[in-house]
Order: sequence, then C-alpha cells, then structure tokens
Amino acid sequence: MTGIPETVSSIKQAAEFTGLSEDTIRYYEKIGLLPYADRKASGHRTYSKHQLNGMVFLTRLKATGMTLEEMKHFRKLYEIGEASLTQRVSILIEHKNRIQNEIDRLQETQKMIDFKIDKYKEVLVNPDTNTKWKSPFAD
Amino acid sequence: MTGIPETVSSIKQAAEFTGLSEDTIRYYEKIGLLPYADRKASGHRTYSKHQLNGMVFLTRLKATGMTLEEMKHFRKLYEIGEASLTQRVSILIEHKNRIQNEIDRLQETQKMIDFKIDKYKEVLVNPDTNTKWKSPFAD
DNA sequence: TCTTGACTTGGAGTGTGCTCCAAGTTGTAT
DNA sequence: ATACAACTTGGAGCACACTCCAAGTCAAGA
Repeated sequence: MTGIPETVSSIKQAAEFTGLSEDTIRYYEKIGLLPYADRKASGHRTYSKHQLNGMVFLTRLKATGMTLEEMKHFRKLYEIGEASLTQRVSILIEHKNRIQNEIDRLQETQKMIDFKIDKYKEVLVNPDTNTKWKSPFAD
Repeated sequence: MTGIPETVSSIKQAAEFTGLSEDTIRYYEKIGLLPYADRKASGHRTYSKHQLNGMVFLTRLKATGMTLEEMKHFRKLYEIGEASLTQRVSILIEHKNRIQNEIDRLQETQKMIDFKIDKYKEVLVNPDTNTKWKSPFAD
C-alpha cells in the first residue's frame, strides 16, 4: 500500500495552483491555519495533491466570508478525528446558511440598483425629472 | 414651495436608521464620503429623510463589496451634476455585474460544501470510509 | 567554480475600515 | 441650579489579513 510516491509541489507551484501568494501560504502556516508542511532535505516545503486540494477548499471558505480564526477552529476539530465529525457537519451547514443569506442580500441590492438605474435612465431621457434628487444615494 | 420643514434626525437616530455606528457616520463625513452635514445652532448634526435614504443605499453598496474610495468617486460624479449621469449608470451596471459574479461564486461554493457534507455523513454512517482523508479541507 | 534564482526564517510594515478617547459644549429633566 | 446625557472635535489605536524585507541557504546549469 506504500511505495508509490505522491506527486509533490513546491511552494511556488502551490501558490499557482491555489491562487494564494507564497507569502500567504507561509503566513497561514505561521498562524497555524495550515499544518507545518513537509520539507525536503534542503528545508524547502513540499505539498501533496491532497494538501493542494485542501488549500483550494480553504480559499473557497475564505472567499465566502469565513474568517481565518473560524477555519483554524475547523482544522482543530479535524485533528481531533472522527469524534468531531458531527460538529464539523454543523459548521459546514451553518456556513452554507450564511452564504445563502449573503446571496439573498446581494440579490436585494441588485434590485435596488436596477431601480436606481431606471431612474437615472429616465432623467437621461427627460432631464426635468432630476429636481427630485437631493442626495447621491437617495431613494 | 418652502415652509414645510423636513423631518430631521440626530446622529443617534441616523445611526439607528442606517445600522451604521455614530462613529462610522462621523468618519464617513471626515473622509468626504458623506457631505458635511447640516448643524443645529448647537453644532449638532441633523439629517433629512433624503439623506437617511441615501445612507441606507450607501450601506447596501458597501455590503456588496464596493470600497469607500469607489463610493467617494460616485459621490464626486454626483456633485458634477447631470453631465455625469451616463458615467454613474455605467458604474452601477458594472457593480451589478460584480455582484452577479459574486453570487455565482457563492453558489459554486455551496455545492462544494454540500458535496463535503455528504461525504462526512457517509463516514458517520459507515466509519471505514474515513481512511480516504488526509487533509481537513481536502477533496 | 560561479552565477542565478528559488527558497528559508523572523520580524516589521501596510491598507482598509473602523473604534475609541479626552476634553469640552449643549440640551433636558428635576 | 444641578445633574446627566447627548453631542462636538482632533487624533490615536486597533483588528484583520496580508505583504514586504533582510540575511542567509540551497540547487542546477554554463
């Protein structure tokens, strides 16, 4: 079951793959968000395909508003092992709900913007309408 | 056409209405994002209904990822007057597109999370499956 | 062997957006 | 008159998430 070495990557390749900067990857390791990476004899970091996929998932959580602290917490639960599985499921469900709320708010704002664009376009067609406005963001 | 005084609010009421803190409202004025507010004889700020609505729209733009600098730019365009209307429409359309991209990314992440939740639940039902995982965020 | 470039570390600095504070003034209730 | 809260100003400080730097090590090609 052992013997076939997994493909490993340098920090540069990891950065390219994940979209994070090399500095950011080192920073995440420093603050304990990423585990201490394996090093080559030279001391250079190496990453497995697994770890790269993990880092991509991480960037998705970050991009959807999860803080570094929350992600650290999630990782700590992971380290406990299976005993924390239900907790991890809860966190993911909770985060998914937060994302849904965010989507709802974004869509509401799109409607507000559409409404405002319509009003602006009205004025472009018929400039008299303009007297209604008192504030750059009003109505 | 004059004579009916508009309802005005204190900074505290403005904060309650908009969800911004009093400090934040003063800060926005300080950096030139909000115009210098009218003051009472005492020096206390007053806000019209119009301005309050404008501030709410502002919070929507901020909550959807527009930076304070971009909002300042928008306000400067507003101050130019009608000559900037087309530009302002462009900015709003552009921002609406950014929101749409954000919504798309959020929905993709929801799918990734669902996928992961399913895998976790699988392990809860059948613990042997667990050996597949090497990283807290992998797959 | 020499050069070039990728990598290492610890720590300092940065940008954004607030948030808090001190010291003073004004408004309202008793 | 006397509290006490609400407000004012300018400026300092803070949290988050990087981002950059200096000084040094390591690896591969001409």
